[in-house]
Amino acid sequence: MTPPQPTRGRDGAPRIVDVARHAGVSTATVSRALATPGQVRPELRERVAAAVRALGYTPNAAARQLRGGRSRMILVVTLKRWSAPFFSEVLRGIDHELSLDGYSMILGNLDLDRDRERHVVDMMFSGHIDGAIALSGIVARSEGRTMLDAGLPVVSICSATAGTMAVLTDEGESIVAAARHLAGEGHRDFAYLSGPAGNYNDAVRAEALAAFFAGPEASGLRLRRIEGDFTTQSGAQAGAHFLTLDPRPTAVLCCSDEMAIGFMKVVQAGGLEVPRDVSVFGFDGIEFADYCEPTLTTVRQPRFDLGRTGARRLLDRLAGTAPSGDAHLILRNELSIRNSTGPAPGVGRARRTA
Amino acid sequence: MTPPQPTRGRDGAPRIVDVARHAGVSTATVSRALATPGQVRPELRERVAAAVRALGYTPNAAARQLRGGRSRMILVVTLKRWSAPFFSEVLRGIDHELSLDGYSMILGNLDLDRDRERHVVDMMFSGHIDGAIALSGIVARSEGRTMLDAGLPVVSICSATAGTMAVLTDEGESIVAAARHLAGEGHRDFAYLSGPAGNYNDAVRAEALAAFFAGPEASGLRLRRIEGDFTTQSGAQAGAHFLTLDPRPTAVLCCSDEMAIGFMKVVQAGGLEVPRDVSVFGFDGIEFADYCEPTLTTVRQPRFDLGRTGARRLLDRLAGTAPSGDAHLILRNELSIRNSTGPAPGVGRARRTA
DNA sequence: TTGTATGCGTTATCAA
DNA sequence: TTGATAACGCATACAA
Repeated sequence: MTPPQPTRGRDGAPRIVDVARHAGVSTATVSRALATPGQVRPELRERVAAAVRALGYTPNAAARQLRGGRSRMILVVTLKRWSAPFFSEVLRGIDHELSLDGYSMILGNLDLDRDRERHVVDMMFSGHIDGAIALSGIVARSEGRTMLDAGLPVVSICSATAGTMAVLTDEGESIVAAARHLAGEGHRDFAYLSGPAGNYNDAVRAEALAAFFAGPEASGLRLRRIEGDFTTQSGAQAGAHFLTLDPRPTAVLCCSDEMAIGFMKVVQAGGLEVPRDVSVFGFDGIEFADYCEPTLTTVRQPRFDLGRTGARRLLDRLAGTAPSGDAHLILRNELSIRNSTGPAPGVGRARRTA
Repeated sequence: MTPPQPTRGRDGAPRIVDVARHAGVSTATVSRALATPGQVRPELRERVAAAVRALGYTPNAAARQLRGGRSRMILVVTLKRWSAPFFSEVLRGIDHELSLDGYSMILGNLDLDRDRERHVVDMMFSGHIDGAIALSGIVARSEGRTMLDAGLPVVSICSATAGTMAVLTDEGESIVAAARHLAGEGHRDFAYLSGPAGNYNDAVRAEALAAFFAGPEASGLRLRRIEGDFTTQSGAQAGAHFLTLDPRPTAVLCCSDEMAIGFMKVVQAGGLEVPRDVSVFGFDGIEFADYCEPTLTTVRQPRFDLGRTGARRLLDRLAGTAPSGDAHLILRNELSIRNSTGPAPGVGRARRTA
C-alpha cells in the first residue's frame, strides 16, 4: 500500500504539483505557463490559470529563490540621524522605483544596536538580497568584512563611497551659493552650523565653504563653525550658544532645515529678530521650512528624485542593462529664498522687494 | 576519473559542505555547531568555528527558509498619507523591537500603484514573511483574497481590524479631553479638522466627539466639521476656508499636528492671532509642534512605543509565548498644553499663567 | 510543445 | 555525540 499522497505542503499551501495535478499537466508546464506563457499552448495555459485560481496558488518564494538565486529584495541601509523628513522622502522615492520592477525593500537601521551592523553584513552574504542602497554615508562592517565584500551591487545616495555607484547632489556648490547670496546681502560675519564630525555631507560642505572663504571673492568675510548633528535639538543648542557670542555673526548657514528651525526658535526667544538681526539659511527643503516663522530660506534638495534615481541605477545594474562601474550621478539643488534671510544689519537698502 | 569537485557554490559563496570538509566533519555537525552548539563536542565546535571564519561562511537564507519554513522577515504595510513624522517614529519603534529578535522589516507602501496591493498580498502567501504589521488601517486585498487569508499573524497599529491583534491609543477619549479642555477655557463654537472620509482614526475621533457634543456636558456647545486629510496642505486649505466663515469657531480640533500647523500659518497670514482669536489643538505630538509659532497644544501619542509594542506582540506570537487571539492593547495619550490654545475671546480671565 | 528528472543549500530524522 | 540521507518547492536541462 502506497502512503497517502497529500495534495498540500507542510503549511497547507498548495504547491506546484497540486496545480499540475488539478490542470492535468506536468509541473514544468505550470512553471512555464507562469514564467514564460509564450512557450505554452493557449489551451494548457488557460487550464493552468484556472487551476491557479481554483487553488489560490502563489509560488513559494524560498524555493524559487534557492533555485534561481535571486530574491527581488533590496536592502536599504540607514542611520537614525538621517532626519526623518529628508529620509522618508528619499525612502518613498526608492520604494516607488523598486516597486515598478517588482522589487521590495528591506530596511536596516544601522545604529539601533551593536548586533545590527553584523546583521546587515550577514544579509549581504546570505543571498537574501540582490543588492543594497546605502543612505548612511558609512559602510557596515563586521568581523573583518564589509557589506561591499559580498560583491552585490550597491548604490550610495548622498554619499560617495568607493566601490559603489553614487547618486549625489551638488551640495558643496549649493552651500557656497548660499554663502554668496548672503554676502550679496552685505553679510560679512558668518557661522556654519555643522553636521557631526566625520559625517560625509558635513565634510563636503565644510570643505567647499572653507575654499570659498579662503578665496579672493570672500576677502574680508569671516566664517566660524558651530557644531551640530542635523537635529532640531542641536540647532536649538547652537542657538543658545550663538546668543552668548560677541560680536555675533549676522548670517548662519545650517546643515539641515531642522537645525535652522531649532536655531531660529531659540534666538527669537532670546530677543533676536530673524532676519533683521540674523539671517538663517537652511538645507534640504523639507515641508516645514514653508511653515515655520519666518518661512525658511533653504537649499532645496530633490529628495524623492534622489531615492528614485538611486533605485533606478541599481535596478538597471541588476537587469544588466547598465554597465557596472561606480560613476557618480549628480543632481542639482536649488536655492529657495524665503523670509529668514535679508540684508545684513546696517545695510540700509533692501535687496529684495518684500 | 571523478569529475572535479568544486569547493564553492554557484555564486562563489562557500556552502555548508565546504565548511564541513574544511573542518573534517559532516554537514550535520556544522549545522548543529551553529544552531545548537551545546550538542557538539567543544573540540569539533572549535574546528567548525575556525572553518567558518577561514571561509567566511554565511548560511544561505533561501535554503534555510525552504527547509525551516521561517524567514524572520516581517512585512509592514503602510499608506503614504501616514504623515511622515508620525509614521517614521512608529517605524523606528518597530524596527528597534524586531531587531532585538533578529527579525527584519520589509516595507510595503500600498498606494504607490495598483500592482502594489497584489504584491503585498502575494508576499503574504509566498512564504517570504513570517507575519505582518498593518499601519494602514486597511487590509490589502487582491483577486478575491486579503492579506489576512494567508493565516499569518498580523498586528494592526492604530487601527482595529477584525482578525488581527491591535495596538491602539485612546484617541477618542483624547480628543474629547481636548474638547473638554477648550470648553473649560470658555470656548463654545468648535471646528473639527478631520481626516479623510473612511479613515479609521477619523471615524473613531469623530464619533467620540459627536457623542460628547450630544451629551449634557456640552449643552450649548457647537461643533462643525471641516474636511482634511492629515496633510499640512489640507490644514492650510482648511485655514483659508475658515477665514471665510462668519461667525467663526473659536476652537479648532485638528486630526494631526501637520494640519494644525498648516492651519495656523494661513489664519495668521489672514490676520488672526493664535490663540487670541482662535485656539488650535493638534494631534500626534510630532517634534515640530515644539517649534512652530506659537508652540502647539496637542495630544501626544506614544509613537515609538506604538511601534515597539506592536512589534513585540507579533514577536511573542511568533515565538509561541503569547496566546493567539485579537485582544486589543490600548496605550494612553496625553494632553500637552502649550501656547496655541487659550481662553475664548471675551473670556477675560486667563486660565493659565503665562 | 510537453514531460521527466535533477539540483539549489540547508535542517531534521534516523541509525550508528 | 556524530554521520548519512531525505525532504523543503521550484526551475531548468534534456529527452521525447
